[in-house]
Amino acid sequence: MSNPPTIKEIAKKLNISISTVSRALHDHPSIGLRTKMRVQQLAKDLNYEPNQTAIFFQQRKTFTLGVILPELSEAFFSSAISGIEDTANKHKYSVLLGQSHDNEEREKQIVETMKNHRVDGLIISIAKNTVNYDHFEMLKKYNIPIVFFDRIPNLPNIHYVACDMESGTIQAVNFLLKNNHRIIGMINGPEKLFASQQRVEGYIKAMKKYRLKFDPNLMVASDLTREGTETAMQSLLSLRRKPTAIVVFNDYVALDAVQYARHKKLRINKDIVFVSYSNLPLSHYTAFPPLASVEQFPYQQGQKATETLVELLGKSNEQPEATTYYKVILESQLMLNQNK
Amino acid sequence: MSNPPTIKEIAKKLNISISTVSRALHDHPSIGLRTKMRVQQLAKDLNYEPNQTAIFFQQRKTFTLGVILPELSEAFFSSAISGIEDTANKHKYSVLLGQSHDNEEREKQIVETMKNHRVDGLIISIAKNTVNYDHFEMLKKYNIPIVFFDRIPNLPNIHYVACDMESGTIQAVNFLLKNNHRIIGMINGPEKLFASQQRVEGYIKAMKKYRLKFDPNLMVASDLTREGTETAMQSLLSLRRKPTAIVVFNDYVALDAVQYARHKKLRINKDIVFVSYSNLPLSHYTAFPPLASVEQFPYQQGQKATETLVELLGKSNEQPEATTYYKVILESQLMLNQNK
DNA sequence: CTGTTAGCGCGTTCAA
DNA sequence: TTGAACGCGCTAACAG
Repeated sequence: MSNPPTIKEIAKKLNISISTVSRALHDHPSIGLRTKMRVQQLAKDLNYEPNQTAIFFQQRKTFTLGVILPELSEAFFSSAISGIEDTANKHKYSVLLGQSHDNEEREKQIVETMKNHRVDGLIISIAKNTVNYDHFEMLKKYNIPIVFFDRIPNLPNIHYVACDMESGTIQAVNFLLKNNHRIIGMINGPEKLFASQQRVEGYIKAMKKYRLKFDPNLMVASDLTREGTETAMQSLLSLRRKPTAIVVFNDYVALDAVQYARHKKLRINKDIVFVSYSNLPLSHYTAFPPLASVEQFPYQQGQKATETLVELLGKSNEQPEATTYYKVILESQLMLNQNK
Repeated sequence: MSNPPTIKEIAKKLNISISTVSRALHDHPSIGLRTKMRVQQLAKDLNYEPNQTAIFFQQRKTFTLGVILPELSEAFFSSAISGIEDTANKHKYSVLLGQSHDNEEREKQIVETMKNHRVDGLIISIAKNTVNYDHFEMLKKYNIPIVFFDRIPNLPNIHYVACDMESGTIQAVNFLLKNNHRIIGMINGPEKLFASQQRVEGYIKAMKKYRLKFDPNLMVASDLTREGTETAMQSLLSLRRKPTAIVVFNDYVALDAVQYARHKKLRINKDIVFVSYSNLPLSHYTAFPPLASVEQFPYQQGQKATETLVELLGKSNEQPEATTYYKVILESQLMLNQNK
């Protein structure tokens, strides 16, 4: 008998019914103390463990959260997954993991897998070029809630957790203005991303407050690849009103931008200054880090997203239809990168 | 009817039996073409998806791999998990994730959870101070295979994937010797770790080849915390035969060691030189990186571990008892960190 | 207090 | 070519 023991076996050995065993194991109130003891003792002796797959099946609940991220090896997301796992664990949930590699097709396929695994809910940071959201909509029919974070789709009724990039951007631009920069460029990310739009907003607002005119030429986009960033840099540096400072979409992009600038014989922090958004916790160890970085608190975002999802899952039992959508906004914060 | 459709429903609507539907859906050979078509059509219309939890339960197989790592946010492990996820996905497996935070108790608890989830197999890099291996042994009874990687327990019959740190250490010490260093210190990790022992071996062998006597004072251990590393540095720097070069357990520890040295007014790369082991892919962006680093290929280790596990799972169906244990050794490799 | 029964969704005999 | 029946392990409603 190499198979794990079942309540059925216990019942047989004790000559009692299966359901009695089940109750005894669950400390059901209406059960004889003596039988309860006998059952629990034998269970321990046999090293009995309930078969979760049976329970999952029967309860229609798996206590598993699906998590889909673009790249696990990126510092931002690995911090996030760390926060997610910790929080899930705290609430007795497990984490089923998938990475989309920023590929819409793969993302779709993973959502499918997760659905088939009957995860109780999903936490997703979408692939950067996902344009079709059908695979998310579909989950509503199955009553599988989603909490998006950081990279959020442009959909009306969703739950999400995000950092307010507008405020961070305002802080960043203000910082540069106070340091007497007047021509400030921006290398933004894909337009589709809400976070990109927020950066634009922040940029414009900060400039307006200083009564500086908005020069659209100073605003370029990168697809986040090295090549895209180089093209963006090229376009900024070829302007007649050349920027003396550039706000860059994130630290990875900034590293590429810095490299390009150095390649073009520009002296970092003298000829040109960079400010960035921190997807990279180690940027303060870097040789030529951006002067400052807008911190986005990935661990906390992961935490919050998970807490939100867990709360949602708790509620879904009570109310048949939850109509309120969670929008959790964390404040981003400009941090100076003093190179010690 | 908000519940997902089942074969039972399909059967009823088509006035045929459940088993016919099941067969039709599986392209069973002995099934009428017409019925098959009708079933598959209706299944598509209803958006039918098999309930995996039912199948898992029934098949006693979940197509899920459990992965337990110390810290998801550490670059080394986040690369590894990336390789694991990619490979698992390729083989149609899902990944259930847990992080031990280098805490034995938590590791134990996660193993328990994974077992209850009936994962088909486990991939583990153990917590740095795990000394009791009962929770691993226990899994053998349940026929859940484990493949360890990088951080391997000191147990006789196990599957594992690791980098050969001895060869890397020899390369590192040789490198220093060739650069005319003669007093070479080493800050090692916890003695329990196999990887620590290998470093010692490599160090001794390399020194021997140069006919240099082995000074045990030059070999100290850190528990990998900042404080532990500082104590280790202090002890090395207080020696009368002060080292001109130090081989450090990994890049994180090296960062702390460098910082300590700078604090003591030592000029990095002049008064003292560091060589390290690369747990940190970004070390080449660092202001004062170790001169060189032994690369351990975390992504590849993750890949290999997963492939090994998947192969194991395939075999377990054929042979009742697999008696051979996989020991996959990847070569580590010294990489120069030229700071551009 | 305890036993009997049904059912969760699916695959798989065994019969027809 | 198809259907009926069973079992996977467990919970829960219903009877005593």
